[in-house]
Amino acid sequence: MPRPRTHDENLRLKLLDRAGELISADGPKALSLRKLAADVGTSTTAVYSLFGGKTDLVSALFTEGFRRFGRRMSKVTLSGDPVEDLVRLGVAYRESALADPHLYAIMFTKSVPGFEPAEETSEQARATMAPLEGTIRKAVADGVFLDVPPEVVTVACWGFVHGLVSLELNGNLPEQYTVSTAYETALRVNAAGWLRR
Amino acid sequence: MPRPRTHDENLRLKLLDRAGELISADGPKALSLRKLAADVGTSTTAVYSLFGGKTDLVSALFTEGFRRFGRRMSKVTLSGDPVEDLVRLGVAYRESALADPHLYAIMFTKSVPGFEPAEETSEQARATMAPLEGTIRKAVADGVFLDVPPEVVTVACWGFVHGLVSLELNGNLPEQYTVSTAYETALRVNAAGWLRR
DNA sequence: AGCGATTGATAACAGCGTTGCGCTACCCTC
DNA sequence: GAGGGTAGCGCAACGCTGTTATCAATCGCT
Repeated sequence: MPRPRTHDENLRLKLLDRAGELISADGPKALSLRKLAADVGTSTTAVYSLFGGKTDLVSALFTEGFRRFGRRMSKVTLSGDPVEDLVRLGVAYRESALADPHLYAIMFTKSVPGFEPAEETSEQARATMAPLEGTIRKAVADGVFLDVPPEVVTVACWGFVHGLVSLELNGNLPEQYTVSTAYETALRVNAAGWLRR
Repeated sequence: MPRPRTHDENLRLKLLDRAGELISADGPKALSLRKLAADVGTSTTAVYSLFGGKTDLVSALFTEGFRRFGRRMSKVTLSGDPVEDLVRLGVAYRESALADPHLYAIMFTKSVPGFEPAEETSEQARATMAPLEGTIRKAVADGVFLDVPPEVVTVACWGFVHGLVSLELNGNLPEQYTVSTAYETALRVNAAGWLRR
C-alpha cells in the first residue's frame, strides 16, 4: 500500500482531535490505538511516529486540556474583592471541568492507567492557577486575608473546588443535592473563612 | 487436571486479599486476572465463579474499601466542639486515604476504567460520612453553624478534604508545600468559616 | 449410593499496546 | 535532472489482556 503524504502535520491534529472525542464520548477505556487509527484512516504505527506511544498521546491530550483550562481561567474578569473573585474563579473552574470532563480526569485523576504525567504536571497545573494565586497573594499582602502563607490558602481553595467538582463528576453526590446552587454558597463561605476577623 | 476442593470460601478471600495487594503495590494496571489467579494458585475461571468477572471483583474491593474507611472514621472520638471535630474527622479522613491509596482511588476516582460503581455508591459513601453529617447537623441545629442546609455543609466539608487528599495522592501539590502541617491549618479555617458570626 | 448442581481447569477467542520489517515519498546534494 | 539518505507509516506478528464454551471433578442432597 502506498503512503498518501508524509510529514502530515494535519494527521497529528486529526489523531489528537479524534482521541479527544473518543475519550470524551466513552471514557478512557474507549481510547484504543486501533480504533483511533481506523477512524482517522491511518495505522497504529502513525501514533508511534507522531507521538511515541499511547502514553505520549495521552500526554498530548493532557497538555491540551491544560491549555483550554488555563484559557478559560484567565478569561475571568476580576473585581478586586478577593471573596467575590474566589467565587468567580471557582465557578469558572467548575465550568471548565464540566466542559471536558474526561480531559479533566486525565489532568487531575489518573483515569488512564498507564499514564503518569511528567514533572511538568505540577508546574503546568500551578501555572493554570495563576489568577487564583495572584488574587490570594494580594489579599494576604493587603491584610484582607488571614496572615497565612499564600500557598496554603491557594492549595486549600484549589483543593476545595477540585474536591467538589470531582465528587460531582464521579456521581458521588446525593440525589437531592442540587449542585449549582449549593456550590456557590459553599464557595462563598469558604472564601469568607479566610478573611481576617 | 483434577480440582482440589469446591465451595472454597477461603479461595474467595485469598483472591480478594491478593487483588488488594496487587492493586496497592502497582496500581490498577497491575491487576490482571491471570496474574491474580496464578499467584493464588487457581485459574482465572475461579474469579468468574466467585465474583462474576473482573468488574465485580473490583466492586468487592470497592465495598471492602468503604468498610475499612467507615471503621476508621467511626473510631474518631468526638469532643463536641464542631470545629475541633471537623478537624479530627478531616485528619482521620486523610489518614484513611493514605493507608490504602489505591482502594481510595477505586472508591472515589475512577481508577479502574471498566468499573462503574452501582447505585449503592452514593449510599455507601454517605453512610461512611455519618459522623461528619451528625456533627454538622447538630452544629446547625444548635445555631453554632450558619443557617445553611446541613447537606450543603456536609458536601462542602467532604469535598474539601477529598480535594486536598486527592491532589496529594496524585502528586499535584507543589514541592515546597508540606502537606501535613498546612492540611490541618486549612481544615481549621474551613471549619471555622461555617461558624455563625 | 447415586443424582444434580456447582466449582474451576483447559483452551480458545477477540482485542489490546507494542515492535520489526520494508516500502514509499520526500529532501538534499551533486 | 539524477541519485542517495531519511523519515513516515502500512503490514504482520508478539505477548498480553478479559471473557467464555467445554467438560471433568466434586460437593450437597435425597
